[in-house]
Amino acid sequence: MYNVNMKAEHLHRLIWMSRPLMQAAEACVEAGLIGTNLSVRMRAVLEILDKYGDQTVPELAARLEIKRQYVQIMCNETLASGFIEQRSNPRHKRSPILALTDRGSAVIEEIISKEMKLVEELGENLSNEDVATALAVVSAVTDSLKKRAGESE
Amino acid sequence: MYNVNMKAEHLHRLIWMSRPLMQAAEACVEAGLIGTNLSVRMRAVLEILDKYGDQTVPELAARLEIKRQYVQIMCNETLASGFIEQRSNPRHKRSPILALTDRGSAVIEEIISKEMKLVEELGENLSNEDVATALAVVSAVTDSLKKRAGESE
DNA sequence: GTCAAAATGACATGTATAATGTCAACATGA
DNA sequence: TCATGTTGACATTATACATGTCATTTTGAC
Repeated sequence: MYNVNMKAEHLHRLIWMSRPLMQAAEACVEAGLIGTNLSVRMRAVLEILDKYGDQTVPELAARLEIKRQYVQIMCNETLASGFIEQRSNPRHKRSPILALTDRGSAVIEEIISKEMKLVEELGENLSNEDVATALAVVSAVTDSLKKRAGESE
Repeated sequence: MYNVNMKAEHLHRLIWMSRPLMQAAEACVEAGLIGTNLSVRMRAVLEILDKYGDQTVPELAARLEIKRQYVQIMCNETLASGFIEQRSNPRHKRSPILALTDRGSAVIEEIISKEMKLVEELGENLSNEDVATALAVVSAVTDSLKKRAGESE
């Protein structure tokens, strides 16, 4: 039927827009980081710490959905740059809690607010409902795809 | 203002859904390739050839927006597996035209049709208009982001 | 037709992001 | 205390590209 194929085609295009969208978004983030001495992955560490509070490397890894061994590297880098620091962990002596330093806190909050302003500007030509609809559709599609991919492993 | 922030927040979430969406989509493609002796990048070569017809490596590279040197590798792999073959190019003796073999043609068309069926299933719970809206929003956001990132380079 | 410039394939090397594997130190709980 | 789990550190591998260079061949301007 005409409408069915049209819908599938739109959906197909929507799914494969995800890559250009991601690349464009990442390029913007990267551009916003120039002059801060931050890398994209250091920014990711700071963002989680700012959003969810102080935590250990394994906790960060779980939230980022990246293997802890790699997150460890990201965090060591960030530690070396002085944006975060280690605090002793009462719950585990070998796993210090990572916390933002004043400098790290200031840097990440400035970056996030700059990014948020950019997002607001992006939304200027879009209606509230359309954005909400888009988010709902993309979320639903992502969930379905995740379920599919999960089944066959 | 309430609505403004809400919209920005939704938009922010929408933008950063792109990564999970992409990963889920790629995982599905990969899962669908099991048993075909095809890799994801070989599939990409076959798809372009099937969609846009026989062409040379540099033409493929332009369409994939990947550097020709890497596309060359992808194509050589695909050639070695017998899914495509070289035909002499009347326009350029050193640049053979790549064409699907019967086997390659059969394989890619089966895969594409399987994938399309999956997309149609994904769309079952979504309305025509919502999908169209989502595509329009995502396209608009991607374009804006691309423009931003482009400016600062 | 000649000759410089562009296109092409082949190859080598570099980079970013991440997964995987392993080990030893330490912590925890039965 | 002893088995088991957690953590950090380190090494290796994989993927997906980009970049650079070279020789050949083709093309286009004259």
